[in-house]
Amino acid sequence: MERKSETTIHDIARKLKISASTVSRALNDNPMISEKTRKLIKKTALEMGYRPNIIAANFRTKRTNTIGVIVPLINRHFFSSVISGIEEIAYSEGFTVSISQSNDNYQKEVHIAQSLFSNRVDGLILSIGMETIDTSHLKLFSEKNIPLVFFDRTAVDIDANKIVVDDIKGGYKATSHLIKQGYKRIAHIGGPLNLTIYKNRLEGYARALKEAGINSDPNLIVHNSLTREEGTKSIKKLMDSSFPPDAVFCANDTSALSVIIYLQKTGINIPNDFGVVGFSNEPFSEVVTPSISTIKQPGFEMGKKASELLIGQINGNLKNSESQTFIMPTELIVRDSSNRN
Amino acid sequence: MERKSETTIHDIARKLKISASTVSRALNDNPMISEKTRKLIKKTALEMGYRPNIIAANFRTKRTNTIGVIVPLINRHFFSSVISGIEEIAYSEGFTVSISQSNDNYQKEVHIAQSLFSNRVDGLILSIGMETIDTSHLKLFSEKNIPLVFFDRTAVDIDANKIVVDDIKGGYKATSHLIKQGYKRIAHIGGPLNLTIYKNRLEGYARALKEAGINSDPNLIVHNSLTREEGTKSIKKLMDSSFPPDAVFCANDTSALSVIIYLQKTGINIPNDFGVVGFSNEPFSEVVTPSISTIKQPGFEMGKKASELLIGQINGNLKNSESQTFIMPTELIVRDSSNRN
DNA sequence: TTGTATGCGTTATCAC
DNA sequence: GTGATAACGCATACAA
Repeated sequence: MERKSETTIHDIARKLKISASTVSRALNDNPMISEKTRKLIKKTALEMGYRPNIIAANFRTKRTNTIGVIVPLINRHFFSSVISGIEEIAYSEGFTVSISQSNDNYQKEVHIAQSLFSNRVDGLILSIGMETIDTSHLKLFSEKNIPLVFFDRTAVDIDANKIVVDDIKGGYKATSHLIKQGYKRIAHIGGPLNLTIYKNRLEGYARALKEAGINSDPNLIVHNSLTREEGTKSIKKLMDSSFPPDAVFCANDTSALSVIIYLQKTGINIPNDFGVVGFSNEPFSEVVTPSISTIKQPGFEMGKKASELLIGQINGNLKNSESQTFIMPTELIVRDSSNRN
Repeated sequence: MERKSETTIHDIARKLKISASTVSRALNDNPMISEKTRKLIKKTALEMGYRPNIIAANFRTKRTNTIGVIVPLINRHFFSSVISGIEEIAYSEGFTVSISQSNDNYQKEVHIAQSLFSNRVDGLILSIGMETIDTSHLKLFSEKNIPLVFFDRTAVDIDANKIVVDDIKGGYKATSHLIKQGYKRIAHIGGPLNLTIYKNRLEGYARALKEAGINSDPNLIVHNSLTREEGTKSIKKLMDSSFPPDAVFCANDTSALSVIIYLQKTGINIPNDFGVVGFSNEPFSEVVTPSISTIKQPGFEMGKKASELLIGQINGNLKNSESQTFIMPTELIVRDSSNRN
């Protein structure tokens, strides 16, 4: 099946018996071109069904007007919200967004990053995967001065703008809330510590305990346990221990859900006997019974901010001598899973 | 901020005192090149930090290895599942996926389609927006023999492969299930009838009733009521009527959720006194109490299928003389909201 | 097996 | 204002 060959600026030029450069200029609204010829050229282009070959233009100008985005999983509310935010700004600024998901797989993340680089994206917005420790595939971008913005899960060793939520304060708020509700022995189900967000959520947890004069007990802390399956295993292990907790702050809503489902099966009353707070405000957390108290992250706004920053850098409007970390506010949403009143 | 200029195949050629074409061939694993020189070239390329300029290659070969995807809203479970499916296949076949959302805005959809065309995507997968009636922006692709695959919301007047679910059968299954469970007066909360999917779900509902010898009562049917708010209004109105239903088939899970929350507040027991079935299998439907019986749409599989078809067409492996409409099966998932046993 | 020459469609740099 | 021409980096037909 042959593709019909496209009309080019040369075809238009030939038809109008003018030069291709004039056509090019006219189509790009170059002010050098007279009103009259520009109108004629645009009209003819339309008639001939001309579609610019952006690939050729990109090749020539070394600019693609494309932003690369890498997220661990597109099919998750927080990430798709961020993408929506990125897309909204990018679109209005004339950029195309190319989205890929790493599935939290390091090899895939590397592959995608290299592919985006080879495709000469003008900039990259990403949240790194759980397995990512070596970041040389990203240094590629910073070395070549291709703007890079991290959100949520950031790489500590790369100097770039970062959009995060205040995970420490988030963890602190969640834990303090549990303390105020009178829970005495508060556990934490967390993520992998190579990711700053999980380290910070843990730190917020620890700070809240310390401030309340409660000794932190390492037996109450589980790392790298954020899936449904791992969450279930973790809460089971915690509850089967000789001195089980009476509350848990989970670093995401998924593990909080696992906790709730497991405890309900074992007949423990939530929130009376056991308190649960999650993180992220996934849509399901509102409608589960009991509904899950959680920390809300402004995903859409984070995406917009990331996009604005990146495009600012691409267009050179931003003094990017100094990279900054933008800390977006979190909000504690108290629901049934931790509300004893 | 200057970007460092990239090393090209010419740089490698110069360094090794060979020709650029040899380098090009070696890097593309052309069997004409001897094992020895190929290894040398690849090694040198790596050392020199060579990154192929894919733009240039695409420009030359007229192939971008990129698939364009347009969805109404990325931030919705069904669509993001489809995208995941598309992405999985595309990635394994060496394609990049460029995703855009139309926000159900016709102008934006046109703009995106034109932009993807100008960017010379090798193919396009899309679900059209609610406002889309004129499809000339899509005919562009079919006219130029650029493969096009529709899913979910399809354009009737364009000859292309289409992936849809069997909404009629889905509505039929949901309603039949309620009948079998012994519910006697089954209502329907539906969507806007200008969308085929909602028309079909309603038709499936009507067929099931008819087949069971039940007269369809127009008072039991509400249209265009798929949000949380509208759903609540609708169930309230239905229950306040002189002859209220004892079950409802909702055209989405969101309205089913509204029904459940409203009825629980009014003290009606689900499923004993009232049965509810939704549609789409949104993540929350599994974890709500009572969990919502629903019709599962194989979003991920639909995406995979769309991707396979499209890539098959792109690679010319498929006889695409005949466009087909693939009707994917739906699955009734019986959960607590309708299970009296 | 390798080298030479050409062209993809556009934009940019000169001229006029 | 407009035209001629070169250049972007790569792949490929043709030569050797």
